[in-house]
Amino acid sequence: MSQVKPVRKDREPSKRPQDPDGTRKDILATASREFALNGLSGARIDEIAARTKSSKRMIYYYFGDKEGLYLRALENAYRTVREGEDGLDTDGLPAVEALRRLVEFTFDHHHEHEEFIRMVMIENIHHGQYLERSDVISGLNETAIDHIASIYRRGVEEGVFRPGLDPLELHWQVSALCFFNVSNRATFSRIFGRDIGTPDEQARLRQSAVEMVLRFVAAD
Amino acid sequence: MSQVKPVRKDREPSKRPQDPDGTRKDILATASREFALNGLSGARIDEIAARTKSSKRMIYYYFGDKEGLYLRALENAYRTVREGEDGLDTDGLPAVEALRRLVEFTFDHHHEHEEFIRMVMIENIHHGQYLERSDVISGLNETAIDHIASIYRRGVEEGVFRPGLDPLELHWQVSALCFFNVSNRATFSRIFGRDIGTPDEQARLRQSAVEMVLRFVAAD
DNA sequence: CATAATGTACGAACTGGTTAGTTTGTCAAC
DNA sequence: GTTGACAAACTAACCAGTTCGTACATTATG
Repeated sequence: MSQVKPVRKDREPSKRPQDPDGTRKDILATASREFALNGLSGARIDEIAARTKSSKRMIYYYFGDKEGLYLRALENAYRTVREGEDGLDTDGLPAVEALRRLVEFTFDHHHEHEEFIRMVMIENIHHGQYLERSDVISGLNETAIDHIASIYRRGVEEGVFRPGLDPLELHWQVSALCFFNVSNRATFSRIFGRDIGTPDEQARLRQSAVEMVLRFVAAD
Repeated sequence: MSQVKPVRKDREPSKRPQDPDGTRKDILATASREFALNGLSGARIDEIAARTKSSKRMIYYYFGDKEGLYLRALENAYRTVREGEDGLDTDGLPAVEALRRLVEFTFDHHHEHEEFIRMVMIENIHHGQYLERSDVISGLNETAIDHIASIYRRGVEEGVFRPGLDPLELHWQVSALCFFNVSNRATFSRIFGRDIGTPDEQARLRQSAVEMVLRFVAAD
């Protein structure tokens, strides 16, 4: 946690035989991949260590134990995704357009961050017990609600959205459509014998998700 | 696989010191619970055995290995849930009412079968590879589409639904809303600091899901 | 009696975690 | 500017408990 670094010329930071920051990041990145792929119990510390430029000892040196490493990987996933969400800007757009963009963006964003989706799935399998233990993630997600809430409010003022809806619920619905699309692709495609992961199908599902949300909030 | 049973008076089938059918079912039920709770890699054969009236030896006797047991548990989950879906009857209802009932039923059904939801989540973490290996499940789910397809067709004929929609996509949307509600409850509630599992919240979300689907298919 | 069903005990491989020690960087004192 | 002391970064080998699976023996059933 000591981010206080003395004067330090960082030319060639990776060439140094000792590179704590790089090692930590390398371990975290590798662990994130492995946990997302195999789950908490499925991932193997030895396997993670082997895929790292570093060693198993270093994992314990920096992260304490397996659960500590998993927690950091989870936080890492949330942070990465939330940061990416800042890329969305709907200011100045009419509410309908803004909401459309929000849904499209969420749909694409989830689609592009399968690793994150898998981490959330895994965390839900664990009843969210590690998320609860994290004081990093809590504050990270309030802005997500703020954004959709402000769009909704604007839409009501414009008279294009019906009043009385709950922004959190709205967020829930958008999330449901976009999350499920990634999380359940495997079983859904297999059971109904139709690959919904193709660009064609995805474009259609995306369009439907947008329509669904817009029709839901539309003023009569 | 030998379901061929000779003439067999089944008075007191559980009192007999040897009860193959009962043992098998007992193991399967226990394993289903454990796998749904801990995942494939998280579940422990010894733990399953201990919770069984039987022994570890019997697990291997009947199911071969851990993966074999998991596969049967997965099939068992799908079978149970699909059988439960037969409880829905929308014949004779107007299309709008029928669809409303279908969504409500799906919502409640998923809500009541968390173990099934968890098994599907777990299976998706495994990219649906075990589902693929199963020849039992494939045929099981076609009826689900038939039902919603026939309701939709009726609605179009009645002039209350707009034409051109894809029943499979419709099923996808209903599933998304109802599945996510159970699968992501833990993380969603924790992140936004509001328990969406209470009867009150659930009633609201259910109502919204219905509205969302109905508004989506409604003729203009 | 042949076969199906079950109980007991065990082992080989794996896995999370540690012990014990080495190397590298920093910086103050000489 | 060399040295020496100390902390941070890192390595290799190892350990103890776990976990899946099995060998072998025994009992029930038809």
